[in-house]
Amino acid sequence: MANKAGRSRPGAGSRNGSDFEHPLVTVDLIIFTVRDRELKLLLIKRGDPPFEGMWALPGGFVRASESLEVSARRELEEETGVSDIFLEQLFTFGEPDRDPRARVITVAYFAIIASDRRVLRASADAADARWFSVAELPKLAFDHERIVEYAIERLRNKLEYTTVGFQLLPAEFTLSELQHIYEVILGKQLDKRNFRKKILSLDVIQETGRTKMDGVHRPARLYRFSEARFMKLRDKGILFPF
Amino acid sequence: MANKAGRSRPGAGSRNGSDFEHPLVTVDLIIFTVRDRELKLLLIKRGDPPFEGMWALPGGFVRASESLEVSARRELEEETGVSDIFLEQLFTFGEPDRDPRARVITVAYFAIIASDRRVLRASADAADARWFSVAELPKLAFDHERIVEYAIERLRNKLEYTTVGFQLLPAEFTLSELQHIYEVILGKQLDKRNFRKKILSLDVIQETGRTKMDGVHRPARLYRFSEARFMKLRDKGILFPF
DNA sequence: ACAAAAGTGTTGAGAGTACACCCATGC
DNA sequence: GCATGGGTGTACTCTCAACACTTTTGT
Repeated sequence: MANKAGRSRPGAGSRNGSDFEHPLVTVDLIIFTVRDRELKLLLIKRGDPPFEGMWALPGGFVRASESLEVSARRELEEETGVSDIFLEQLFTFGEPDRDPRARVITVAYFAIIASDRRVLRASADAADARWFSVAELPKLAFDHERIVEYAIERLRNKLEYTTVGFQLLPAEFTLSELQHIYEVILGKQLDKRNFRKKILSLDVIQETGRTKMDGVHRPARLYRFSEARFMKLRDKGILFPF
Repeated sequence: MANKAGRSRPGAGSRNGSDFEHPLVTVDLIIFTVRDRELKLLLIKRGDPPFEGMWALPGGFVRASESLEVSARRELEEETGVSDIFLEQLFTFGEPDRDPRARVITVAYFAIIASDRRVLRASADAADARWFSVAELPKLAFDHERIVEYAIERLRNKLEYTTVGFQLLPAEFTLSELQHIYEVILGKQLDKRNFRKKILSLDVIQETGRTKMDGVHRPARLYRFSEARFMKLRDKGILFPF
């Protein structure tokens, strides 16, 4: 009841009885990954009217004992089986009519799953959960299209001033792989020399000494994220993806 | 009930009955202004236990018919009498124990009031609503200190890549006044020549032709915000304060 | 030898930063 | 005439953008 009594002066508005009944509160998840050189997100097929058969964002109710983030992590784990990944609150959507059945306020979170992670555990059978390329999304239930749009915008912005891009890759990766992540999300080509120069100047990755034999061409050096160096940057206020 | 049915597979968790009862949902407001060369925000004194006599952020319940932003604007209007100002969603706080009396999830909004606006309408008598300098805040109720901390951080960030700073000033202002806003919020001194060069190069303000006779020294030129020019920048993706 | 991706430097333009003096006014 | 804040320019550094060829491997 934050701020209730301090503000409950009679006459300040019509606040009698049922006008501020308790709404339902959910968390919805925008779970991004990159596969087949495309930015994808996870959708589930709804089984209930009025959106039966439509695709929607995964999510669920916030339980009485859970913080919002804990609730989001639990849903994430239930959907994908992964839990130790990047997750950030995106925005809270609360138009009164966004769900035709009841007043539902939803706190949207966006998550990022590395491309080598195997997800979609047994509990989510293939029929009702699928990765969709953001370039070819189906019609979505509720106001989920708007939520997705906003999530993609945020992801693009964060890419430029944080290291979220690294979250989409395996622990060891090549610079070309990293560049492809950036190109896929930003939707444009980047200059290879400039990209490498910039990333290396950030001093957040280090060579592993190993290479990736990818087939028929020159093997690429493998790098890994350097936490120690990253912390330095964070203190300087440059990057803060966690 | 967004995402409920799609996710309500039995066995996905213990979701029986009262574990996800409806929480209460409020909006809380961080209302910034600059007065006496200091960044200030509006607090109200609570009249009810368990925080009786403590200062807290203004706010109140979201009504059944209101969107979150409408709700925030209504509270803002009730507190200050102003309505046509910058307002933006900040973050949603939902720790289960943030209010000792009940589960309350609060959507925080931050607002910016120009320094020449007269606020605090009659309904809020001086005894229970006051501006506090962010440098000397009292202990706050609930988790409001954390909320305020986050709001200040966001304000600082936005100052650097948007034109929020202009929102704190009257419609006509001098470059020195604008610079003081930046210095107060960023907490550091800026070089006068560089500041003017940068602001003028953004091409978002224009001279009014008038000057401000401030007393005992050279009169300063008055500028005003140039919406047309601003829109150009917005299209280029540089500034987006609205 | 050739196909395919990896890897590598330089140059020019623009932005940011540091820095010191004259100007217009009221008293 | 002096105190007070208003107003102005230049030089250096650093970052960003444009741009093309050689290297290493598998076949």
